[in-house]
Amino acid sequence: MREEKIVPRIGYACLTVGVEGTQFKTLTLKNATPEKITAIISHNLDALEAIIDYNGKNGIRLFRITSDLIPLSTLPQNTVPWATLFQERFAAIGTKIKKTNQRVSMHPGQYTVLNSPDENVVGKAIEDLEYHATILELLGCDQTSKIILHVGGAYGDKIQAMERFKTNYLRLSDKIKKHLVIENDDRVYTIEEVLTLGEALNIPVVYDNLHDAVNPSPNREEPISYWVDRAEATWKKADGRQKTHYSQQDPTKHLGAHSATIDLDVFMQYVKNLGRTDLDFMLEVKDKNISALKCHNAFRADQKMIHLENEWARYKYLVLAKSPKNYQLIRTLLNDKRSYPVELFYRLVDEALNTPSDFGHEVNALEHIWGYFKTCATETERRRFEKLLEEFKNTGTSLPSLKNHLYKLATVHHENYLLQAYYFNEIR
DNA sequence: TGACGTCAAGATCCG
DNA sequence: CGGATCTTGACGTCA
Repeated sequence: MREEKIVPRIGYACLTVGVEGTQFKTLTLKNATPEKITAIISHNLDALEAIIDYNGKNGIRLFRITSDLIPLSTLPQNTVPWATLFQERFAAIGTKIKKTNQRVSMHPGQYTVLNSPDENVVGKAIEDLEYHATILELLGCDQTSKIILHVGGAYGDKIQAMERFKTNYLRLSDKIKKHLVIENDDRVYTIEEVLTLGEALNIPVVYDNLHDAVNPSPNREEPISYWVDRAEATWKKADGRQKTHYSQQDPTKHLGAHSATIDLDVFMQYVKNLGRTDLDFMLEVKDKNISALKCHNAFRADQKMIHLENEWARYKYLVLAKSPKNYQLIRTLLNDKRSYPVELFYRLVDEALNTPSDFGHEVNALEHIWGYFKTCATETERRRFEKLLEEFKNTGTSLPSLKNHLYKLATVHHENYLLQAYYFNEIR
């Protein structure tokens, strides 16, 4: 029997880009009523289920669930007994997660601080961790589903602050401890310090590459693989495979800011340098599932042209609107159905997307898409398209209105091929 | 007191 | 009304 190729799982955090029905809703305190809270939870569970469905369909096996699933989750103003009220919805979604073999996690933000000297802050942090653990329990997740936490503040005395983390960790319920893992952050706790804590407390450690680049331990010479391997040793069998965070610096933003998309060449070189593929990568990137699919396709076990063709279906009009040259190059590239030119494919796609907008190319793409409706559109639909197109040609504005119009046409006329296009991401 | 990070809600203005 | 463009919220730490 042939041995199964070990491939990394690659996931994304909280939200999708360009997937219908996956938008979460929030609520401000001053508008909070039990009715509104209940309605939003119900809506958000539908959105979560839509994301889980999307992941299942697209081979994504790693996903972080948003902490905003329940609005105002730990505030006294939220009096809705949501855990019992939505028990069955959670269980149903949990069943889907298990059936599609997804590993889900959660990640309280920088404001959940377990090592604060302020007991009030610690109390709220524990409550927040209980909330996160409750979500995972309701979904029926096992110990391989993790809650990723930062160590917290330094308060002028890091050694003492780390001791306080240990003391407060021991106060946590088993329900939390079962899922809790710790991660290096980009301002205070380096990977070396987090490993010290993790090794002392027997807590798995998540290595975050960008945090490490921004906040490295002083005078170190070890390669990244050293820290990743040392973190690997903190993962027990029951915790599942080692999980890491991966992101790239946005060159236009401040140090530590996540990039718009993942540069696949850079990511592949990173993995190559690690010398391992038996680990999970949670991507932290603006374009979310789009980059996750890109990286997943690069490492997936079944490297078949069909996966690139599916991607091409989503990207093609966006590419056409930017670079007809790359559009043609990609079409040719995908001709050989036995090949799998994944790196070149995404290089050409991303190169096109990074090309400055060209008016003529935008019009070309618009007319190309209009071709779907030429024969089936009503007279009103045709007039509106022509009016907006004229306006765009004359003034350069109303491109979003045009896209909106075309997207609505695609909905009305059931052009499912168009509905999935990344071309419509900004207006969906 | 504002920056930090995050994303949707809410406000406001335009045509 | 659709659409564009701010501003606010909810959290804790640190300069």
